[in-house]
Amino acid sequence: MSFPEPADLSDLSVAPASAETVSRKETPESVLADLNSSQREAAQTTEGPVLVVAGPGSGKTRMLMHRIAYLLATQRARPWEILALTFTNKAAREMRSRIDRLAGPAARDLWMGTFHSIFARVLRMEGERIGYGRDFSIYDTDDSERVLRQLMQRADIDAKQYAPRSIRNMLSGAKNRMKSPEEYARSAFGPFQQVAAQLYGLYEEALRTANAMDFDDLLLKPIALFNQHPDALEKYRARWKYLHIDEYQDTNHAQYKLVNLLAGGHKNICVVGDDAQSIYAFRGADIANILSFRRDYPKAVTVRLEQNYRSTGNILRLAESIIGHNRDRIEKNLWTENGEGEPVSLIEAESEREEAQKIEREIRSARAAFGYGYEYFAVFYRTNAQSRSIEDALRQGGVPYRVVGGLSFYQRKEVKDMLAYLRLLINPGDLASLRRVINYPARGIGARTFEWLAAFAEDRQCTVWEAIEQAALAGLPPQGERAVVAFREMMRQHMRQVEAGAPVEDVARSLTEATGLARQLQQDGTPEESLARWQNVQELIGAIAEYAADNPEERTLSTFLQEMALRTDLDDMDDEARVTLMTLHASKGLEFPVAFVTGLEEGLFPISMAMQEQDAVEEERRLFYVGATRAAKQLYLSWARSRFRFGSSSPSVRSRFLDEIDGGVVRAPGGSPIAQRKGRFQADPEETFDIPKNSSYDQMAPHYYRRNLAAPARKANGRTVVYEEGEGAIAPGRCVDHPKFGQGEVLSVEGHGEQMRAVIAFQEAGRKKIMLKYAQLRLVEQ
DNA sequence: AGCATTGCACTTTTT
DNA sequence: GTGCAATGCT
Repeated sequence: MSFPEPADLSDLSVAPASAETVSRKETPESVLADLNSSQREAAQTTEGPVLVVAGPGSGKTRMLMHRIAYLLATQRARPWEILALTFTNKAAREMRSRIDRLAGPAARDLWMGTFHSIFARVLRMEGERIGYGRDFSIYDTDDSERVLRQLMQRADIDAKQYAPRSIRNMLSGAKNRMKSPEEYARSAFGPFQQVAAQLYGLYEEALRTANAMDFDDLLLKPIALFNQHPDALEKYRARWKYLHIDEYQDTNHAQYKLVNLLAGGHKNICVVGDDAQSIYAFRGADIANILSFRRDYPKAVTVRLEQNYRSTGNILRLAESIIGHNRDRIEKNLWTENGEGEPVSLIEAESEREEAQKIEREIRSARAAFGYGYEYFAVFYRTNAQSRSIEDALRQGGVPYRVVGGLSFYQRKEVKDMLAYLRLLINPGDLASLRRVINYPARGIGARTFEWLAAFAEDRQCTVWEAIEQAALAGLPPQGERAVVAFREMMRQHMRQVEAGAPVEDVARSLTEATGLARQLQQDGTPEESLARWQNVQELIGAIAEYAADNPEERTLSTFLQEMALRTDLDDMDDEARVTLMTLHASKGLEFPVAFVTGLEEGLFPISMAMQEQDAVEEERRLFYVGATRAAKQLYLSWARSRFRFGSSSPSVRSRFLDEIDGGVVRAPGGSPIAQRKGRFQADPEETFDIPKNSSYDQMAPHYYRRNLAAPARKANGRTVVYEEGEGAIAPGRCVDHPKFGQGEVLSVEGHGEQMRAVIAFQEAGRKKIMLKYAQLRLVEQ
């Protein structure tokens, strides 16, 4: 993706619209010609706030493109006066291709992209005003976790007890809510939050010294910039006279703030969204942003896009029956002129393997029957781990596929290593990257040597790289010093090359040799693995070369690295004839003729963590809604009676969602109507379940409890499977049998539900602390 | 310091 | 099953 940067924004904002801005072929009328009346209204209301409430498949992205085109064609706006914020890079690219045709070369000044990439770009230009170097590193989740892990080690916090991943999520939440470390510390409740509070300040400090920003910073720092420097805000307000925000229901608080700051003056803001498709609350998205838009902008014009162009009547009816179970929503009347189409199919399977095989067979037969290409099919799942069984079945059936997400290209170890080296070249203060590569491949700078350098840096209040530059003063043992000096010289040499303006791909290629990465990769793992890794590194270098060719301006490397950090492999989706596999979250905004929504089982979809809270279940339901509405012609739902999870297979219960949906449009295999049990999971437990009063069930996590009740305790060799029997069954004094450790006596029990652990003294294996969720304990009858 | 081996915790979704 | 972190050996 290329982001040419006009040298001086203030000049551009007063530049007159020039003749070549708008292509002669497009007139305001021709732009509006292929829109329906609602879409046209939204596109033509160019002044003042506009709220577009759009159902799935209503052509909202199309409407947005036309709106921008209309602004240009009527000469109301010049390209640089328009800002379009999208949810994915892919959406931005699709819009851009249309605008490019319309505005020609001038379209390069029209800023269009995700919040993160747009504001990374703003920070590149303005970050120095708030103390960030232009070549700042962008830390992804993985980098942030590493930083936290380091901090925890130094602060003597047990990373096992307080998972860095959860801490990171908590801090991210705090940052999104714009809570300072001090404020957070004041309101921290319970040990987990206190640990997070303790780390918050240190984490922020670590990132700042490293001249690094995490994903949240990319939104927060611009807010800080605008608050501290009103002239900067004025400059951007004056420049962007028309704001467009897609998927507004998924904006978080920081994004909301940014939008309001920028729209504050002219209020020419058009937001588009569907509250029913809000699925990112877990990362701070606040559905209230869209629900209260009219309160924020009382003069807002509301337009509803309710006609669905994508799906058949049956699919739409199913979708409405899903979302109808949610309380909090804006009522919409979706309709379509498309025919009823085929009924929705339900696939029931014994195991996840069989589920996958049935999907594979459906794909092959639909392909043969209707002449669909493989690219017509998509398989959605709730968790990335589910892709494996589907992949296996497709591979066996010879069906080509692609997996979107999961471990993407830029997250592979060898790619991240290479990126870390490159980041260091332009941002030597980047401690996380330095740590990552200083001794990989091994070059004799071990933990002790690193500690030495870190202590020296601490002492001198400088970065570790600066300590390395003065290695001779640090008093290192000669061996360590030699290694550090060699590393320093190697890096310096490449830094000089970058500064001298050498082609970045050449620098990168030279780095693979000089660092020993090439050699290391060639000897690691099996020949195939090592070849694949080496090819990934080559592919990265190829990407750099390509980027450099497209973007001949200065600072190519730093811009490339920043953009890479924000890239997802959804952006790289091609149109090759392959079946697409992805999570339901990743499917948002996409469309396929045939879609499979798989794993409709309690605890998986809805996911167990969500089952405890009504709000979370509603979000799961919206996720189901999003998945179902991706399908244009044919929708399949599937579930398996048993599923292999956490290293063992366990029985599963079909999802409540299957009981909620409109059974009239769904057909089981063979064409029979599906069996449903309405109200199976409703709140009043006495009706549906037989629960002993005052039992330990009262305190159980709902997921656990439902699973237990729905799948009655299994008997295995005449003995009860403890986890499934429930919390009360395992108590101090009881004897249990563990598949690996053999028999033992329970000494103590702690935690509840999923978190429940027990200390057990095994006869042979000794004393162990075991998580009941994973251990398949059985009670020994005495 | 660097390697191999074992053990252990762990799977929600992501810009 | 997987991936990483601690452990122990060279």
